Amino acid sequence: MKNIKAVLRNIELFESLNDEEIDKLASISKIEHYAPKSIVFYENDTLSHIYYLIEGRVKLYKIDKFDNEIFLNDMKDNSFIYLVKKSARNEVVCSTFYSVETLTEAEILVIDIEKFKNMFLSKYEILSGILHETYKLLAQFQYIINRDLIFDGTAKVAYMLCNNLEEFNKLKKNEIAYHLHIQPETLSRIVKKLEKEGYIKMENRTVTILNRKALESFFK
Amino acid sequence: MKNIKAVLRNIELFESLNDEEIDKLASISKIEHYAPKSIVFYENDTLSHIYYLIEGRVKLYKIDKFDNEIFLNDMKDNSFIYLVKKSARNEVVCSTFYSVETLTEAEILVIDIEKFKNMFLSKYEILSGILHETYKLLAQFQYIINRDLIFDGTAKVAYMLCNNLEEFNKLKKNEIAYHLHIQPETLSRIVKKLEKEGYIKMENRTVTILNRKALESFFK
DNA sequence: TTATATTCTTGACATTAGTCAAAAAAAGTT
DNA sequence: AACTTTTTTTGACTAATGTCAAGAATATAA
Repeated sequence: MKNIKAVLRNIELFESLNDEEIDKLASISKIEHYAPKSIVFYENDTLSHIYYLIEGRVKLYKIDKFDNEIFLNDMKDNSFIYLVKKSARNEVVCSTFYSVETLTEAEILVIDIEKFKNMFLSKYEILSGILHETYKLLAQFQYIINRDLIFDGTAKVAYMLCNNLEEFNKLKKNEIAYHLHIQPETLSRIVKKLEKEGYIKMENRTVTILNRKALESFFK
Repeated sequence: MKNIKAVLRNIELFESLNDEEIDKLASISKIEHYAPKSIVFYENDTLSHIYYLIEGRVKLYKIDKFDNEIFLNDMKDNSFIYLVKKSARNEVVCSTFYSVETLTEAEILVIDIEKFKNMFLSKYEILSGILHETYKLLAQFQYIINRDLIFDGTAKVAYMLCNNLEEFNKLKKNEIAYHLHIQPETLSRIVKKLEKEGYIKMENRTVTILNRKALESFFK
């Protein structure tokens, strides 16, 4: 069992806190253990805790109109999975926008939101850190909007090939499809088309880019 | 011509600033005038200024894969159109995610981002206000993701009927379609279907809901 | 090495919503 | 009221991608 204060001292957001403050924070926090593939929370759940992933990996996702998962983000250790909303004025309920499921065994730190707000939200460094985390989430949402509204299937695949070829060659096809929010069948057809038209080459399960410029034109 | 200091004093985000600070802020700000339907900036533009809408109305949008506009948000006077990103560490370039176009004549306050950051970002109240604005944007993006990835056409229309019937009956059909990011033809067909199946009733261009529960089940 | 399980590909087909053009309806103007 | 313009609806068609089922390829285990 990890020492909770040691864990807290290790979190960047809390590095400005002194010993006494860490003690107070520890008193409103606890560590939870999760098995692989277990649900941490579902979208629309009302959360009364901050969630911080100490160890392990989780995925963030939503459910779309076809009941498929929309992949939002994988997170590895040392990430905030759910952080406080500094409730502007009257906003009371904090319901999440996404579901979180563990991919591996995971240790998660949970902190009581209300008490955290009262104790620490008046500190500049904490607020600044929260803003920083909020920007990360914002960037993620922007990525989703780009991926699913701006890009069509071919653009999604071309984008991944150009920007993440290594990952493309490493992951299973159905994992890639999941990340791009398309079906494996669609991915297979797009890859086939790109190969036939001479943009890429497949050699024993490994893709090489033949014409990067042309490939980029699918999404630029 | 509006007095710039009076304008600044009127902005909630700056209410914590004293006279001297307002003077400093005024020295890095200016007021710009826009005709209706003029572009304030395009998505992916690199912006070196904060934009605040003093008077008028603007729309925020992106362009989707069919070259249609994705409606993000209408804004009326006294709103930040583009606010500083507190660049975490090394992040240098601030490129926007959306385009902004005026709907009416507009007066817009612009503030030099770099100087603003240096002068005011260390103040708690300013940071807090920025966080608040960032949450608003986040909520807007969440709405887009729901609207376009979670809802199908029928769900979009049902949602608007249930939550904004007044607006539905007031706006032109092609304006509604624009807000829902569907084509007017599609809207027309969905409304016809909902009427035929007994969810709603149309009487001289005005919709009445006949079965709210059933209508809600399209998006719940 | 053979058997079994898993992953990937292919074909056939369905569904949703977009496009275009024309007709119909409504609103605005003289 | 008659004419013009704008908005809305309808029909025919298209495109993208999803679904399902079966077969092929690959990986894993005995």
